[in-house]
Amino acid sequence: MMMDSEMFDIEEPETTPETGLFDGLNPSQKEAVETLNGPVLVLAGAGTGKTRVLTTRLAYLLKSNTAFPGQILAVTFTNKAAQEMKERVSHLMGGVPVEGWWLGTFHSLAARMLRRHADRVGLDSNYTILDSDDQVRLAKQLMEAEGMDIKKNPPKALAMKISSWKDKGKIPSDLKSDESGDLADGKAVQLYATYQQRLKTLNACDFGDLLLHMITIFKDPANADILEDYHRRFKYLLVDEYQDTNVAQYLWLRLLVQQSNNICCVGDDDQSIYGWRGAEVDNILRFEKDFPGAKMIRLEENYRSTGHILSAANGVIGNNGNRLGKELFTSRGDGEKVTVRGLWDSNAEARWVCEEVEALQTKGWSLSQMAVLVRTSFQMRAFEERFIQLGISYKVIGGPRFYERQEIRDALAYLRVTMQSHDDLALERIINKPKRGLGDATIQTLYTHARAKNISLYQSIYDLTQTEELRPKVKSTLMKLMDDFERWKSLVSSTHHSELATTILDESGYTAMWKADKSPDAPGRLENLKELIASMEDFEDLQQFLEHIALVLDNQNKNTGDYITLMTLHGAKGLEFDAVFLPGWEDGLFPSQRSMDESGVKGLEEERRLAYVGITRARKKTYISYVGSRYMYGSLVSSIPSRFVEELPKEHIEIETETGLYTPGRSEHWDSSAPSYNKTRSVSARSETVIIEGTFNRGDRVMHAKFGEGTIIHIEGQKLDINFSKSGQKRVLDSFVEKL
DNA sequence: TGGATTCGCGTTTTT
DNA sequence: CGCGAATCCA
Repeated sequence: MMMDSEMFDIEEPETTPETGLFDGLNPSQKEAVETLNGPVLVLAGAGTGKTRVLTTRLAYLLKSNTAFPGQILAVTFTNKAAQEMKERVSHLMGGVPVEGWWLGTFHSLAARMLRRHADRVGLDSNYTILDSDDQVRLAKQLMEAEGMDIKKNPPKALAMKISSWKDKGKIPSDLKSDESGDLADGKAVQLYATYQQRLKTLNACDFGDLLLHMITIFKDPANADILEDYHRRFKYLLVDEYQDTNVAQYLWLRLLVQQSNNICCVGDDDQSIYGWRGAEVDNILRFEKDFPGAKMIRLEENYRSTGHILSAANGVIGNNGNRLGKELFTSRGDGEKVTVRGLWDSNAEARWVCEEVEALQTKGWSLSQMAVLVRTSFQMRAFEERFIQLGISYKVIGGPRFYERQEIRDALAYLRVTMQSHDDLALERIINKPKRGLGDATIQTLYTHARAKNISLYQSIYDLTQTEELRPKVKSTLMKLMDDFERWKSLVSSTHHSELATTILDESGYTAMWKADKSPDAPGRLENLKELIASMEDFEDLQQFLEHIALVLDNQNKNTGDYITLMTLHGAKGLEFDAVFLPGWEDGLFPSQRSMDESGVKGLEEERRLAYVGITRARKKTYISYVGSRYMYGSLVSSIPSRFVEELPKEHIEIETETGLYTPGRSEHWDSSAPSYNKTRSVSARSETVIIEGTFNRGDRVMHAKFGEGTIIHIEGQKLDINFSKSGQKRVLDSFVEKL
């Protein structure tokens, strides 16, 4: 039943105290909130108040009694985003927590569904969720069982391929065997099927399966009852960051929305930066075709950045071909131009950034409102060193996540085996941690038995301890381990889960192992274990905790103190700062050579979107820099400015470089007319490497440089076939070599 | 079995 | 260069 929406019209005085739902919304935003029926795509540019629209829309649905919380399915990409949405909607609802709606990430929602219907795909409802590390190890096991050469065929490549198939919504039977390509001796498809079979034996699922299984269930006519139930349940669907969806996620949504057709997707095609992990920009570009009758609402007024910054960003992104097209505008005035600076090397770059940071500080700007956004994490080091030197407090965001730490994964492995003893990957992880004298030989014996009988490792331990096949010492160790696990299992229902975890870690000797460890990071690891146990309190039981830990756990960054943020561009999506520094704009580093090599124009366009994301993080000031040479893997590598530097509209930037360093847009390229050089040629079994080392001119400065180290150059007669893997060397060398 | 040593390679990161 | 993994050797 629809309530009269007129009564919430902005013109009408509201009767409740929290009436400001529509206050200050511009017409497009208001339209995006109020268009409730039919498919809607809200194309929301950077800083256009997307979050506001999204939460207002949800609050509006609830307040007007158009939907109950249980009838809303809201999907985000990160748990953080889900949490934020929950809080903000509650706030709009007058501080009352909103419960009962299906809010979460694609994976958490699918996992929740799959728990209820696991039997339809042959799983128990207490299945374990494997992370990417487990996936690789499983792939490795299967390849080894096939007698394949792990060195020639990296298991990681197979695991990635399987994940990518899953992201595309493909199960083994959807694939022809020739889709294996060269991968895994052409057996990739076959191995995928085996992999799935093995997962079933282990009563386990990987991340991709969560969605894939649900799609399989929904598609099967025999399960029509299930899909109908969800159709009845969900009246309104809402998806944030739609540009980041992959095919499987799209299919899942598609199936769920069939009935109501009330889907509202919010996203920005210009901020799609996760193509490398399966996101399909095409999903958002195709929206109107996929959902006939869809309405597209553009949010183009940017409330974040000043004019020059926005125009610079618009100029860069304008070079992309595949766009839905929108041009952001601001009414905040021109502000300052974007500063572009060329420097000699990465240390000079760090020094310069810090000078500017300190200059801003003297103007009264706060460190917490500044960020350095890099393309790759190795760039961070130069900045960290300089920050420490000058005593500028900083915080690195990102890095290995909490649950990916060794000690956390070990602890979880103990819990996983306790909950679900067929979890081989978990058991293998901790079977000899702490050291129990169970080495590879023993584990191989166990695995051989397990495979032959098609049973789990745990079961196979049980079998073998009933025989005399094992050495007495090994046998008694294994029996002790089995006893331990059986005892812990019996405690699951009677003991509080955090207490049980402590017991397990103590009795297994795991805690003692770290206490005895004298390495400097051991105390930190013990701390992390404590934190893990503390975080268990938030969950009802071990089962729920393990599910969330696999999907959720995040190290909460305490937002205390005044520090500058150092992170990757990817990590910065959705954030904003007064001042943003974007170092390392060199061809090959940014745009990354690998993106371009692997994905061509598509890769380049994604890199360009990353540039766009970077520039638009700033409210008042953006600084961009590039260097002439940079240390990479121990050797100094020369580079030229990123093509993105040249794409910045001249009228919105101020460019200044070290004397003699190549400046984009100025006439002189470096002059290599009179170089002196040495060529060293070394021939090995695999390749021929030529190193060209010499002195030559760049502008008015004489440079010494070395090209070709670690790269392969074939010289045949006059023709040069240069196969470069590294950075922007190629373009430099091209012009250089011409003169040789 | 496990400590020592060499080897190989090197984006982005969420679930 | 620096780190984790594979491999070597006692």
